[in-house]
Parts: sequence; structure tokens; C-alpha cells
Amino acid sequence: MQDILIIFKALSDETRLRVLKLLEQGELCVCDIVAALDMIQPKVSFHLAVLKDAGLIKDRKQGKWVHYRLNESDIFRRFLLLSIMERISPKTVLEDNRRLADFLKRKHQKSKVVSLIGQDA
Amino acid sequence: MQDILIIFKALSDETRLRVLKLLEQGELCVCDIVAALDMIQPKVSFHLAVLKDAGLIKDRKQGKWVHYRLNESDIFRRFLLLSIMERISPKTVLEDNRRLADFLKRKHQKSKVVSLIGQDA
DNA sequence: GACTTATATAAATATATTTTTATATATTAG
DNA sequence: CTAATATATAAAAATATATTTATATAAGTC
Repeated sequence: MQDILIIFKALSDETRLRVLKLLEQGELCVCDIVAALDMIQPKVSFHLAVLKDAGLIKDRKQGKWVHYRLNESDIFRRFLLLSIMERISPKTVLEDNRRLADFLKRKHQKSKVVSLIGQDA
Repeated sequence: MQDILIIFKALSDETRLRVLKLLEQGELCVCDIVAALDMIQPKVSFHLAVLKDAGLIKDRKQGKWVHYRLNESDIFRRFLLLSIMERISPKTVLEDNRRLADFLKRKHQKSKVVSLIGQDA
């Protein structure tokens, strides 16, 4: 019973559903999600931990960053994730995606500049 | 979004999963469920209201009694209910079922006696 | 009509979850 | 080595949910 309870508890929070929806588009690091949701980092980390505990997401550490992605390795969670993607309100998702796109654009611009400076030096 | 959130919230409580499992065997009235779970009645009524709100169960009033049954009228809820039935811990379920069987037996004996008295009169 | 039974609901209390604030840890940059 | 950045975690505060206790409603019994 524990398993299924932990999964449903993890899914019974709007923030966490938004995170899952964001991760539909692929792996994201914590700071991406913080920017997309427009929330403070410890709050996001808390919710990521809940989702990870329920086996709904996986993480991968790379340097300073931790990247999260959906865990679709079993069919039940896979179905749940799919149903969420379909049913989540498009309005919130739109704004989350806009903020994420903005953030990623600025992030990439910055890394471009950094690498140009790197070339000069 | 509201819909799916309300459904997951309803499913994120052990008592409510036990209620759903009990209802797998068909319609039950509140007092049956109270006996099966060995809980006080207002508590059970509270959880039934949450499940009903989420559209997971339906009720039917008949005289003094209110009978509840699973609502399997849409495919998503149906799938969720099915997954719960499969995954819920057998230990708790066994005890719930034993208490329910006991209660129903006594209930039927009593109604038998009542109807016999009725015959005599 | 008074009494009992089945259920629901409201108010008070207890418990669990989420959010914030502060801080720790680890990695990289300078 | 010091500073900055990304993330996690602990403690405190805020909020939400569940539980209990008391009471209301409605139906049936005597």
C-alpha cells in the first residue's frame, strides 16, 4: 500500500504537477525549474525531493548542477504521467513555459559571451 | 487542473483507499463501512464525502440508508480504481473484509429474526 | 407524537504538509 | 585559497487536512 499512497500524495499538489509538466520537454536543472515556476529554490528542491521519493522523477548530478527528468521506467507511473500531461490546465503551463524559454535564452546568451571571452584570452 | 488535483488528493489517504477497496465487492451503506473499517461514523462520512467530491464514488439514498458504490463511468477513474485494487496491501484488506463479513452476517441474522417475529404477529 | 437509528455537518482540536528563512555542502572560477 | 554559484537541508512558521465531539436532520418504529 505504501507505494501507491506515496505516489498519489506526490501527485496531489499543484506545484508538483507543474514540475512534471515542465519535465515533459526533457531534462531540466533545478535553476531552470526555479525560473520557470518563479518560486524560491528551497521550495522547488522540496517538491523535487517528494517527486523523487515517489519514483516519478530521476536525478543526475553533473558538476554544480542536478538535472531532473521523468522516470518512465514502469508502466503505472508512465500512465499517470501521461494522464497528467493531458489534464493539466493549459493556462499555467503556458506561463511556466514562457518563463522557462526566457530563462534558457538568457542562459545561452550568457554562455555564448563567456565562451567568446574565453577565445579572446 | 482542478479536476485531476482533486482526484489525486482524494486518493492520497489510506482510509479512502481502504473504502474504495471495500466497494470493489459492490454497494455498501455507511454503517457497513463503519463496521468494516472499525472507525467512528463521522470520520467515515467525511472520507466518503471527499471521494464523492472527486467523482470516485456515487451515492444512492434509500430510506434511512445511504449506499455508496464505485463510479466507473469514465475511463481515467476506472483505470485509477483498478490500479488501487491491485496495489493495496492485502493485510489491511483482509481484516476489513473479515469485519465486514462479520457485520453483514449479524445484520442478516437480525433481519431474519425480525422477519420471523413479523410472521408470528 | 416520543424514541431510535442512519447519516451528515459544524466547531474544536490534533496532525500533516508546505513554505519560508537561515545555513550547510559541494563544485567551479578567479 | 577566497569568492561565487547551485543545490540541499534543518528549523520555524504558516497553512491544509484529518479527527473528534457535539449536534442536526430525516426516516422509520412503537
